Formats: sequence, C-alpha cells, structure tokens
Amino acid sequence: MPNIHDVAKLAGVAPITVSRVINNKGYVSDKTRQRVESAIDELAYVPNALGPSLRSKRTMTLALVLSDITNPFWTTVARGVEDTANENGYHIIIGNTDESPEKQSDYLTFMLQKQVDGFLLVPASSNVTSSDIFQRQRVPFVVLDREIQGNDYDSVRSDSQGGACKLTKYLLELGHKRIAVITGRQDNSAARDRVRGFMQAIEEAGLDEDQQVYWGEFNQETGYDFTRLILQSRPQPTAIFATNNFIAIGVMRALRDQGLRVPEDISVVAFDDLPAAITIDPFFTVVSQHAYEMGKRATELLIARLVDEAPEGPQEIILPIDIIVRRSSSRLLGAP
Amino acid sequence: MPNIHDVAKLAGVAPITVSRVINNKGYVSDKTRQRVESAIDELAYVPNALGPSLRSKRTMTLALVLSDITNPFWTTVARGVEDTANENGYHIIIGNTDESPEKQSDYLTFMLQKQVDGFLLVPASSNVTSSDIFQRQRVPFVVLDREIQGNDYDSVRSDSQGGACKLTKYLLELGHKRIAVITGRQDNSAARDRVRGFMQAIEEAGLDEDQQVYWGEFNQETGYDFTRLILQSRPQPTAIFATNNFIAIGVMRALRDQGLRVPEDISVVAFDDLPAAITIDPFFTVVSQHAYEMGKRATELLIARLVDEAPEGPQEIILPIDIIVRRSSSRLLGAP
DNA sequence: TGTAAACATGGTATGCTTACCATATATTCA
DNA sequence: TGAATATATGGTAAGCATACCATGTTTACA
Repeated sequence: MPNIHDVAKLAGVAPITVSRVINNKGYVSDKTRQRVESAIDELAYVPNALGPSLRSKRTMTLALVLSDITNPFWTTVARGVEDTANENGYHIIIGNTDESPEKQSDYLTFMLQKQVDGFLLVPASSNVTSSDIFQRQRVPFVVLDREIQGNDYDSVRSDSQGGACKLTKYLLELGHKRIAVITGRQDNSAARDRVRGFMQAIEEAGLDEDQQVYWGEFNQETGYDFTRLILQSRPQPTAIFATNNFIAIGVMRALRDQGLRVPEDISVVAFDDLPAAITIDPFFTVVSQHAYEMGKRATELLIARLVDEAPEGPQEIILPIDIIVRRSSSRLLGAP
Repeated sequence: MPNIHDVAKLAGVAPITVSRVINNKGYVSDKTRQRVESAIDELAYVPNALGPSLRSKRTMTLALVLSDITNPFWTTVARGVEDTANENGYHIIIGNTDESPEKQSDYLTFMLQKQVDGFLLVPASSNVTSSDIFQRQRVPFVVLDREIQGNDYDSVRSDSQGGACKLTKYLLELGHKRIAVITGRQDNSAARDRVRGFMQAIEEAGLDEDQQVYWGEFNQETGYDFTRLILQSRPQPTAIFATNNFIAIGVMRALRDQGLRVPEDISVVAFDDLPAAITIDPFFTVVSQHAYEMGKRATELLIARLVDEAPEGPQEIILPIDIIVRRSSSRLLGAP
C-alpha cells in the first residue's frame, strides 16, 4: 500500500503538502492541489491512521463491552451507541463478555492496547477491578445498566427498582398475592434492583411473607428450570415476574410444556421488551427499558467527557421506564 | 499513560528488555524479569499496540460490515464472526450500512485507515465498486450472503436458490398453485436467488403463469404493504412466501389486521428463522440458514487467507439450508 | 583448556503522518 | 516605496514498540 511519500513524489511535492490537501488545512495553491489529488487517485492512496494516532493519542474509536449482542436488548443498545458515535465522528469496537470476568478483562486489555479513546462498559461482575484499570490508565468510561463498586464513575441505567415496583404494584392491583420472581445473579446490580423494587411494592402492601425470589442467570434455562420448580411449590404462586426477556421466554416454554395457559392459569410479567421489529404479536405485560436511548445517552456522555464538556463530577443518569400492559397478565379470579 | 521507556527506566534496563519480558521472547534473567514485572505493575503499564502495528502492518483486527445488526440473523452471524476471530487472536470492528452505499463506503474507508487486516463484507448493493477498493489496496476480503460483480473473490453464502426451490416445492406438494413471493431489492443477489429458486420450482411444475413476485426491501413495511395488496388481488394466492424474517413479520401483521388466520385461511412460509433464543413458540415453516456457521466459515476463510493457508484461487462456499416444517403452512383444502 | 553454543542485554533504525518552525514569494496598505 | 500581512511550500522531529545487529558473559563439552 502506498504511503504519503509515494503520493508526494508522484505529485512532485513534499509529504506535508499532501497532508495539507487531505486535511484541507493551511495554504495550498489550486495547481498543486490538483496535482496532489490526481496522484492520490492514481495510487488509490488511503492515509494510514496509525501514525497520527500515535502522535495525537486519539484514535476516534470507542469500545463497547457488553454481555451478549445476541440479546435483542443489547443489540438495540449497541445500535444506539454506534449511531451516536458515528454522528460525532467516532467509531466503535464491540466485545461480548458472556458475563465472564476473564473475557471482559481480555477485551479491556486489548482495547486499551488499541488506544481507544473511551469505554462503554456493561460490567460482567460487580466486584470489577475494571474500574481500577481505567482509573489507573485515566481512560474515560461510562458504565451501562449496572452499578460497580465505588461511586465516582459516570453511569447510565434504567430505573430498575422503580420499574419493578410499578410492575409489582400492577400485579397486586389485579389481586395477585403470591408472586414468584425469577432473576439474575446476586452480583448483578440490575438483578438486585429489580428484586428490591419488587420487595418494596410487596412491603408497602404488607405482604412480606410468602414471596419467592429465585436467583439464577439472565437466560432462558433459568426461566425454564425455576418455573418447573415454582409449579411444584405449594401454595402455588398466581403470577410470575421474569426480570429479563430471556427469562420470560424460558418461563413461557416451561408453562407451555406443562399445558398451562397464560394468563388464564397463571399471569406472567416481564422486564425488557422484545423489539417491535421481531415480534408479530406483542404479548407480554412488561416494563420496557429504552434501550436505544440508553446507548445514545451513554455515548453522548462519554463523548462530552472526551472533549471536556461534561459537567464536573460523576454523572448518574437514570432513565425512566414505562409499564406496558398486554395480554400476559389478568385479574385474579375471585379478587375484588 | 506510561510507555515502555518509563518502565525501562524504573526497572533500570533498556526498553528492548521490557519488550522481551512482555512478549516472552528471547533471553531474560529471572532477576531482571522480576524487576521489570514489578515496574510494569507499579506503573500499570499497558503496551501501545499502535507502534508495532505501524511497523508490522498487522493490527490483528478484522472489519465486519453488514446491513443491520438489529436483525437477529445478522446478530448471529456477527457472533459467529467474533467468536472465531477471538479464537485466532483477532478482534473485530463492526459497521452497520443500513443498505446504504454511502455508509458502506464511509466505513470501508475508515476501516482501511485503521489498517484492519481484512474485511468481512455484506455488500450494500451489487454494483459495489467496493471490491475495487479492496483489490487496489490488496486487502483480503470475504463477501457474505450475496454476490457482487466479477467472480474473483472469496465468498460464503447460503444456497438461497436451492432453499427457495425446496420451500416452494413443499408448498406445491400441499396443493398450493397460486403463491405470492415478497422479496428484497432487485440489486440484492440473495433476493434474486430466492426468486430464481421459486421460479425454478414453479416451472418444473409447469405453472409458469399466475405467480406474483413483489420486489421491495427486506423489511417489515415491505411485508405489510404488499400483503395488503396481495389480499386485494384476484384470484387471491393461497400461500405467501416471505423471503426474509422481517418480511415474514410484516406479512403476519397484515394478515392479523385483516382478521385472517394462518394457516387456515392462507399459508405462510419464510426464509430465515428467528433464533430459538427469542421465540417462545416457533411457528413459521422456514428454510433456516445457518447464520452462526456462515460467520464462522467466512472468518476462517479470511484468516486462512491472511496467513496464506487458503487454497489458491477464489473460494465460494455455499452452505446448505434445511427446510423446517411448522404450523404456518397447511394442505390446501380440496387438494389431493 | 579451548571453543562452540547458550544466555543476557543494549543501540539504532523503522513504520507513517503531522505539529512546529523556517523560508520564500506575493499582496496589501499606509 | 517600505513594512506588514497573506500565501505557499518544505525540513525536522515526535510518538511507540520491536527487528536486527552487536556485544559481552556464562556454560557445556570435547
């Protein structure tokens, strides 16, 4: 591949002049500009961004590290990140951690070596020493969706607790008194917040007893396996609260396999919607996070940091979430 | 951020010695190694990959340029690409083109500037001069899912024609004689191949007349709008063939809005499955592409090229696809 | 004991672009 | 007409890690 010297030689000028033409910066006569431009065309010259990045210490690249792009929620977040980054002249590198701290650590190191300008991180586990690594490197980062140790970092997440509380109150209003919650790992702050919101609603209703909370993973198997367990418990819950979309799908499969109808036999509500684009007939009563917005806001905040235009001190952006009532939940028979 | 000189100074050695410790290459005494390692720890030193890349002209980064990561099919492909790349020590940069040649061109340029080692490309349109750009730059690339002009490039795609043919034959066996096809843009080779497969089955059955082919986009709106049109046509088709997952969803919505039942009133078959992970109750009769496999095979081929272990001459990998019969299609009443 | 091989460490140049400084000519305005 | 300013172009060094070559020391073995 040709370099700027090849172009310069062909055009009969110095490399710096070629640079000026490319970057439209400084004085270049029309005659010279044309000669340079045709040399660029002839050689199909593409500037090597590595050199300048080496000097300027800016790569105009952001890192997005999340759990699994295969989950439509994260796909949408990623799209929000990418679009916003592009609008501001940045590009993104993506890494899937699959919730593994090792994978996360590998990615962070790799991306630091690549000299990304900043990180958007969905931390794989809450005891992350990841924040240390950033702070020691002085690389700006924004934490998405979850909390990590300490409180001196920028973050964007949904109001998990508030959303879970709303959703639970809705179930209570329908007359449900025994509700099972299936959720993610205890070291996942979003899982904890959702359970906390649930408990808050329960306590405010004076029903502290009898509630079942199942801690597992944010995946289908957890939803499926715990649902089978729940169906054997006595007294049986009249509603199941799935704290993410994949768990909800596992729940539904287990119920279907057992021949139970929703909502006639049991009500189901969930956290995280599936994008309209991939659902034929929206069915779940959910609290819907604004995934695209989360990606967008986080990226905007990160970029503001990079150009030193963010407010001083750590920012904590909590996105409101809305409850959407659909067909998977119904009034309990015999309830007032 | 500290550099290798800072580490070297702190450890009282030359930079090259630090390099040897980091890369486990060449001779270093245990004493020295320990001094260097503790210096690295103390400074939280992360090597800058830009310098070596500048010299070696290798970044160990691959570019994945596709239409829209929001489509679960592409998400799965992307995951196959990423996993395979990682296994081989590579990482990926992703770009969404939204089928726009401009966006594609922007991304290609940016990624070339970033000195990616190779490209995995789902071309936005078939008249791509993109291949020119690669050939002029001598950067290896593999084309996914579609064909572009010329025939001297590596590619991996599904047997669209064969799959469409199988699916159509299945409908014919069920007694359907009037089938409407809704497909993507004419300049999309996958769209063309699927229509070709359809026509092949039709012709072999001697039914050349009466078939309707609707060219649009690979999205929901196309599925929705054309379905409404189809429902007004007389004689009305007894089956609709949606040539991708999003079109299928649009079709279903239009049918539901018109109060039609599937498959009782009309049969629907589709190309592209939705991943098991996000469907509670798989419904569509489909030909299912092996998305993860496509990403994996393409990445393997690209990496083989990079290390000069690929077979000589352009490789064309056609993945077989299987028909999966589910509930969206049924025997035509009155058919034998 | 002599010599080849292994071990240990360092100096220098390279890859690519651009910031900075320098030089030189052309234009403007008092 | 002279001085200040605008226009136009170029030289040099910096940013980072490592390949390559060079030098020196220790070990192995005949």
